Amino acid sequence: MNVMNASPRRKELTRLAAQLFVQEGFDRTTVRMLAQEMGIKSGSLFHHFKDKQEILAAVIEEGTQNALGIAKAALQSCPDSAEARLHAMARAHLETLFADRNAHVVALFEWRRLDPAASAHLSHLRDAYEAMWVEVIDDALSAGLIHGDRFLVSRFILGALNWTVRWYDPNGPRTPDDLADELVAMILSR
Amino acid sequence: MNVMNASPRRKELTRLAAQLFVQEGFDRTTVRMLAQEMGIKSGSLFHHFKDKQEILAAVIEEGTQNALGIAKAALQSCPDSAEARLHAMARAHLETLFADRNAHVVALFEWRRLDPAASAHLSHLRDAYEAMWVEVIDDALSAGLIHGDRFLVSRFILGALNWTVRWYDPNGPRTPDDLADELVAMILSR
DNA sequence: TAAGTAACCAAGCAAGCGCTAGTGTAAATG
DNA sequence: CATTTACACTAGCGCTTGCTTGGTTACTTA
Repeated sequence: MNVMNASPRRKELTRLAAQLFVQEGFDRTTVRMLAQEMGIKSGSLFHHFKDKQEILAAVIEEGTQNALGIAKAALQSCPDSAEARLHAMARAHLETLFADRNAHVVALFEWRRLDPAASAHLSHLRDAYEAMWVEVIDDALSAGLIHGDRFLVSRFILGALNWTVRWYDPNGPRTPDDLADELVAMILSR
Repeated sequence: MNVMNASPRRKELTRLAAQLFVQEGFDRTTVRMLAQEMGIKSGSLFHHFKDKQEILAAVIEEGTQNALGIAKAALQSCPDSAEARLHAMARAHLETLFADRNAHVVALFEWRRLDPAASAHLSHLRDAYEAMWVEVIDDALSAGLIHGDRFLVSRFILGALNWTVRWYDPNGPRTPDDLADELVAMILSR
């Protein structure tokens, strides 16, 4: 049953599940579809995951852990100014959003399908990530880079960033970094 | 079967359906749940709607029509300056978003559940609405109120606005108009 | 008063769902 | 060499799903 393991096999299955969840939505994705995509029979699936819920939780956990890691790394290796940190966070957010697009789309739009236990566990991860944002935005406000209510400003920024998964085309002319720079430029008080 | 009618009864049923679709998600909402909420038996449901798909289409059409109406009215009864029009559109967007919150949440997050025929029909309505936004934003850019790429700017603004349905609490201290004003203030080049 | 129509219901079908039970097998481990 | 572990299989149970059928009731209109 492999409670909480992270074997390479399970990681690969999680990646495939994320793709299907995005294509079809969690509810419409059947265990038979998942199994077929993985090249096994539906019964075998339950050797790797306790139930369908656990697959969803694994997908979301994977994405959120990556987001945390990338954001931390970005803040550590960037100049120590409020403006540089704001830029770094925006870039990191879009970087992970499109590097692990499937997992993040699932996390953003299928979160409510999590059962209460899994939701509680994953909420802590999510809160840790958002706390990093709040800190960076507070610094930007104190430095006079941006103005407004700290709560509203952070919601607007995260909204604009998260919504990009609905329209951004990675094969288009723009890179995620272009988007980040443009957004930051838009909100800076000049 | 009532193809394309809009009897008061059907309107009320559509409103109830929107509520359930938001609470449970379209896929998890069964025709039996819908019927119970409406105070009828599941078989009776199919007297009013051809199938479950048609209920979803009715919900989304209702919301989008309202958005169009409110935006048009707002632009007509507002001073003829680029800044006033930008304000008016942002306010109108949030006004309809929370006046018909259920319908709009369904439109935003369950759109992909529409079958191709319904999706094609409703896309026209949606395009008409977005065209109004593009015009207002172009004017704001020309007037030098905001700067940046017209495509990106409009995506960011709509993203920030649409994302409000994920966190805004109508019982809190802020009105939708407060949000609109704060967002516009944030992006204006001063 | 007869006809028409909108609204509803009880019953149930065919298909599909998540998941379980039990078994086989090859590789790793003592 | 014996045992455990990891992974896969087949078969199907018990239940829910969207939707249909065949009919009744209540109201409106001619």
